[in-house]
Amino acid sequence: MNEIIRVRFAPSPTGYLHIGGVRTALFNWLFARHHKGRFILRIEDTDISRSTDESIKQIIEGLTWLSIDWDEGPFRQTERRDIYIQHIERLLKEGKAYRCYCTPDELEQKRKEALAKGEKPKYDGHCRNLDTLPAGRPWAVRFKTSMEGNTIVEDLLRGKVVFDNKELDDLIILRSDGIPTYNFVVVVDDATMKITHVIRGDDHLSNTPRQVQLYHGLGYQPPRFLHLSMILGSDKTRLSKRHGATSILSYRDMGYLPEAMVNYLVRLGWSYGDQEIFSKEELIEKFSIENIGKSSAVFNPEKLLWLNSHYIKNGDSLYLASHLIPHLLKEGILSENKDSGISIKEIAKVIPSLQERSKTLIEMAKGADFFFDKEIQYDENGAKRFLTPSIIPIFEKLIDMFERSESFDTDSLKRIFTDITEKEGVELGKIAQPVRLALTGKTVSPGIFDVISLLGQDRVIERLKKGIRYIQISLKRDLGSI
RNA sequence: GGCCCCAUCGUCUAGUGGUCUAGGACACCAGCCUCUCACGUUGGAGACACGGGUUCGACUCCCGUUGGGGCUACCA
Repeated sequence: MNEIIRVRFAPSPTGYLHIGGVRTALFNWLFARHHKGRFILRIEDTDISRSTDESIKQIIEGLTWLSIDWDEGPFRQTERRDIYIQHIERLLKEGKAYRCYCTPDELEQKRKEALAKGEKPKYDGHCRNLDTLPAGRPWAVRFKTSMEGNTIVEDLLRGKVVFDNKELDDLIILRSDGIPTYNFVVVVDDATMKITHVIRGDDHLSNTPRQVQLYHGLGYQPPRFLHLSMILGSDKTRLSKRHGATSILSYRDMGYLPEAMVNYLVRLGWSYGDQEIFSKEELIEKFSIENIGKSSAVFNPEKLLWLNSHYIKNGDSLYLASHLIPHLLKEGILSENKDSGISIKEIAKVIPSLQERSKTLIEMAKGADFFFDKEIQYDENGAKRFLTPSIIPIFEKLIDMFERSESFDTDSLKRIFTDITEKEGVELGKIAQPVRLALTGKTVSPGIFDVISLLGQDRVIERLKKGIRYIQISLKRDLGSI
């Protein structure tokens, strides 16, 4: 094969960009990159009433977030109207299409009747051979479909799929408002954009015979088709809002890393032996149509979460910090104006302590709050349990040792703690939990030596002293209330 | 309803007629590790939808049933 492979992703901007669409985009993109072909982005906005600019913005933002880049486009079908009209006029002139004067109401009426009689609702060809054209009535254009014989769709995944042309009818290619319809524009676009492989969702398979007939009517060679099975929700129905977040950007906002999303999505319908983790470079190298599965897949958020935690665990600190910042801001842990002095390097420094205990960036942001907060709030139950008078001597001893300690690395901190536990004859846990509470306000945090070391001498001593004051104050209050 | 597609653990999947007492991953359960939470680690439970063929032999091939999905618009 030395032809240049050209594929496209052609979403309609009628809602958010969802998981299924992204998977289709990803497969097209990988196919193009693997074969050093071209990946084209085309916005299918012929449904003017439902298409929105906001949706187009989201599509672009979503693909960009995932680093799925395109070589041509984004093209918008509404900007290509002249091309479609030329094609329609040609079909009209060649007698391969005709004007249809039936109104939507009449059609709806006929459909209902057919359904009531238990028949297949098909256009009856009323206007196909009109002798006199009614004047002054609005008209649409229909394609003269061949209703004899079969149309065979050669699908790269499923092999030959045979459709009986009796099932087809004359489809509308130009609406009465002058806007061409999807099944027509998709053919004209794919043909004129020289698309070699149409990789799209399974939901388009049934429309493919109509499109194949259009290719032939227009005198174009059809591309090769590959219909991907759909992604379903946990109840095996079509993925929708009912299944929680389906917009790709909402996963970004929930603290997912783009590489986790890509890795998760690619394994929905594609596999490479037993391998689960793939870098983008590896995917481009290894992706092939042979390893695409035929059955539909159920979207499983747990596995996505696992992959996310994997990429968080293994990510570079600075890289993670750059993705973490928006969440620190959103969670109110950092504020744009107040904390502008904090550098990304400072943020990156605390990340290793959080990597293996964060499944999402939001978790990581929340777990990092005590590094940045000036005043920490004590967890109520934790304080009750661990900030008790008996710990005061230990805190005092620690403060003393910290003040005298020259180095503050985890090794010397460990020595200080071992020293105390041995002298006092207590387990580390008895000391670590109260210290953790005093330093982080929480009962759960990174390793205590990491916390101390990261916080630094001054803040540690200050927070321990604050802990002691807190114990003394609540002691007085308790005595007072007796 | 008609037409089309699909069918291996709960989920994603490996498997292309014998190597399958069916492999991996997520989730789940138990043990170990341990300063909390995690990570890690060891082990466990868990599937070829059903019925007919074809074949010396079917998870693998064919047919049917069942189940799921899609299409059936002047939506895409």
